[in-house]
Amino acid sequence: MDYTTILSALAEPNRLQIVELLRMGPLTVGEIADHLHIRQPQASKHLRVLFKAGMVEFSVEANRRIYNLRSEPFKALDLWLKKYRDIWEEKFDNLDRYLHDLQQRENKRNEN
Amino acid sequence: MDYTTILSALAEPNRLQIVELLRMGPLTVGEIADHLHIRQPQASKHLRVLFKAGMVEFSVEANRRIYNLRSEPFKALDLWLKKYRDIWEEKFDNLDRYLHDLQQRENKRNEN
DNA sequence: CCGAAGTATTCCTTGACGGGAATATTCTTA
DNA sequence: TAAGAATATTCCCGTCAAGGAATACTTCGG
Repeated sequence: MDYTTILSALAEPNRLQIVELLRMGPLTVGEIADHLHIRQPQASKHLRVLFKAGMVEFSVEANRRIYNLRSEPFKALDLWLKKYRDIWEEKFDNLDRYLHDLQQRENKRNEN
Repeated sequence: MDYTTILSALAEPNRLQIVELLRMGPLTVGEIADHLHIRQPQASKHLRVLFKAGMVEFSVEANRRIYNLRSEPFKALDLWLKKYRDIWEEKFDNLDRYLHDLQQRENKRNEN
């Protein structure tokens, strides 16, 4: 499961809201549809996308399905984000990076 | 700038790769196009999307534009992700959440 | 066994998005 | 000032995703 799958699953506003909702605890399809003020089929479709992205799981309770968040995608996102920590913690701030790169560029020019 | 803007900017494979590239340091449009084996106009378009999402900035160097990552969106993503730490650190694992919710549901049923 | 509740699936339509190609813009240099 | 390099923009086209509406499927209660 690659990152773009997870990211595009989350990029849709309704699906992002579904994930936010499920953060509070498991919910059925109908409950989700109600909270988001969308129709049941749309809720099912969005949940299908989230499921295929590995972001939710569900358990069958009679004729209801109780959806729940899965932890793996969040771990994965956090792992990916960690690679950028040097940048957003500004150990190297953007000016540093820019100046350093300018120097690189200058060196390369002098080689020719 | 909301989360879905950032997420959909990252959801496109080429744009995700651009971000990964810029993690190593600033690059010009042409360099980015070369690395990704895409044509210059497409690189420009993707950079435009990333720019409007606040993910990159650029400095003008003669007739070149040197693009660089911005830290804010990454901070924002990390902040958002933090809300889910209870889940992916499995302090409450999914089974716990499920059982707890089942109890809730049971209580609600008995009220009627 | 029948009807109703809860959910999934299908079909259709529309809008947004990405790539290709051509062109416009800006800056440098000779 | 003309040519060329680097980049942005526009137009066209094909594809895909999301919503609406209708329908199928499953399970429970009477």
